[in-house]
Amino acid sequence: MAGIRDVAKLAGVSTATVTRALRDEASVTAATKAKVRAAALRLDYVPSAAARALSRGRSNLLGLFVPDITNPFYAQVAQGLEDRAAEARYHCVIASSHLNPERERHLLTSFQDGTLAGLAATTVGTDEGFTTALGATRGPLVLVDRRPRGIKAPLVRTDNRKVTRGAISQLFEMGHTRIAMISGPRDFDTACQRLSGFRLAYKAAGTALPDELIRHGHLGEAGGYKAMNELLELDPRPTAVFCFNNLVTVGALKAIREARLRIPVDISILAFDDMNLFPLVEPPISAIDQPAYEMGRAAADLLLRQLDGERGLGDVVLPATMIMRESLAPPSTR
Amino acid sequence: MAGIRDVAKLAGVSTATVTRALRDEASVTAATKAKVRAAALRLDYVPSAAARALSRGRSNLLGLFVPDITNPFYAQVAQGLEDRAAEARYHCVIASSHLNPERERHLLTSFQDGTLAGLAATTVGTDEGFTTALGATRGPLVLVDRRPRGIKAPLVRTDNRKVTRGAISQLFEMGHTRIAMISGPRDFDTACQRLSGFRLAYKAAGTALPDELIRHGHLGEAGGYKAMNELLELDPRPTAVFCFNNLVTVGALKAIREARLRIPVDISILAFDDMNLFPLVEPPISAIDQPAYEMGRAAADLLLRQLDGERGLGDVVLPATMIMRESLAPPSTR
DNA sequence: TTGTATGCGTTATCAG
DNA sequence: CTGATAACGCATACAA
Repeated sequence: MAGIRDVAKLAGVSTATVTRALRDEASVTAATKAKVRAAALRLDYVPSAAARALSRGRSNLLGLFVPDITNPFYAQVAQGLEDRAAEARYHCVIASSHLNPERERHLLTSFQDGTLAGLAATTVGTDEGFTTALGATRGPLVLVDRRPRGIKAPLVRTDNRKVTRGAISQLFEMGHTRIAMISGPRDFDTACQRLSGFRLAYKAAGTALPDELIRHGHLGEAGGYKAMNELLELDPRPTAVFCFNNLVTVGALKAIREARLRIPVDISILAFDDMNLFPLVEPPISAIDQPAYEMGRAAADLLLRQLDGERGLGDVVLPATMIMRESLAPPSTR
Repeated sequence: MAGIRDVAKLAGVSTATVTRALRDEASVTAATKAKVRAAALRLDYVPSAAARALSRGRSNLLGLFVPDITNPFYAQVAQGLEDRAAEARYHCVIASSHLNPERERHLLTSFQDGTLAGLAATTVGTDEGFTTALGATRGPLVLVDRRPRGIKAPLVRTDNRKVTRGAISQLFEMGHTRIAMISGPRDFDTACQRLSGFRLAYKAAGTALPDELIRHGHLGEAGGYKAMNELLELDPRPTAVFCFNNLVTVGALKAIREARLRIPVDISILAFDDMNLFPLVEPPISAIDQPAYEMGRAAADLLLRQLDGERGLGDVVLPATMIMRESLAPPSTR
């Protein structure tokens, strides 16, 4: 395991010069660089990450904190973050909390040791211990998708309200008047925003929105399944349902299938977040697609710029787009 | 940013004792531990990861190398690895190469700086530069899913051949005699093993296997789409198709849909690797399910044990299981 | 443009 | 059981 001193000796220069030459600094002669590189190559020299991190005061690792890496949405965010990070020679540490606030807090505190140069996070916790842990993060912090209460950091998100409003308005135009929503936890700002867009569409249509059509606090497949079953018991049944996110949609679809209802004849379905199998489901599911990959890239970018000393960065709002497939149709008149 | 010396001073002990107390070593008095802990807590002391890594000679980071983190199979592997790693207070660095051998090699070499204490990898590269890079890995190495030629390290895999043979035999029992396979790259040992199981089933059925029924070298959605289109042009058409992996299946399904063929009436489909939307596709897709999460855990476990000094660890073979859904049926007789 | 010397914050060795 | 101190391997300020 050759060290910098070995390289220096072989190249006939000082260790300082080795560092500079290998970083390709302008202040080093081309000739010297060549010598050093040759020596480094011959000795298979690779600078120690730990030593460098200690000496420079920060690592070349970016953290990504997500509720569930198994959810394709977050996996795409991860890929985007990683790609952008790689361009700046950073690597990514990914931590997935399984939607478990306790685990999340634990993970978060375990990263206060400077392992990470910066952190991009989508979190689910809301209690104070969690907020403290998030705030105590060393180095820059960027929020992805949603902002926990009381945390001040740049956020990368989509315009939830606007896109939802537009999509739901389309449902009204199709003739639906009884549109339900399976919404997420009340303290998720994303849930609030999507709900707000939903209400706006109702308002624009001049239709009253009965409370029973909104089911709060659902997350994951299980949540979607449960909520949909509740909605199916309503009388009259909603003619269309808007699902908070991809996994909620999957659960909802399973409930509908079990109830042997047909989409879109008996009920129309609109998902938030696309999935690559949605086109293959029977019928193909319409969805509001968030640019997950780009969100990841944007988050990395924000982190990198802060690491470069930039201050006062604002939120990044990316466009979400409606993808029309066959799960949406006018309500059947019977 | 309190350091270990501050804690030592406040607690009235030496830095060595602080280290020992905080690691809860048996050689330290309960009273001393209490003093040290109190001091550390009061100063918000968190040991520096970089300093520790430098001093101890290795980090607490495990690497995971995958072709595509966006593929749910690998995301589950990642989750398993991470969960197991967390139990031993390790974190995970995940690198996804987009199936790009060059990027893969680049990533690999960038990890020779000791960032990682160990590496779990599923790779796609085959050239020499790549093999060298993988072999030059610092610290323990574990292979997941498949083993590149010439690399010697413990492998976590499923019994591809056996499970494939069993599944294909079931198709023969249903009455199929013209079963095709969309296989992966010839130099993937997984492809070889699944193909071998496939041939075995043919042999057991006493049926000759025409070359045209095997399409080699396909990967990803695009590969599956292309291969399936080729198969559909065959005359007579195969009555059943076995797809190498999850994404290949997705591509194949799209081709079938475009051709307006019905599953399983016109053609039966069997996938390798399950996906959480397969039950919702019309019809629900039968699949051979690999325990991805468990594979990730096993990989982490193998890594951790090597880090603990264990040697001579062997391969881990986990069972894959056939999940019968509705995409498989006897061939229609017309 | 290059060299010297010191610091980075722990951990581990070796006494006591 | 605890303390003093030497690594760990690189980067940087300061000199030259």
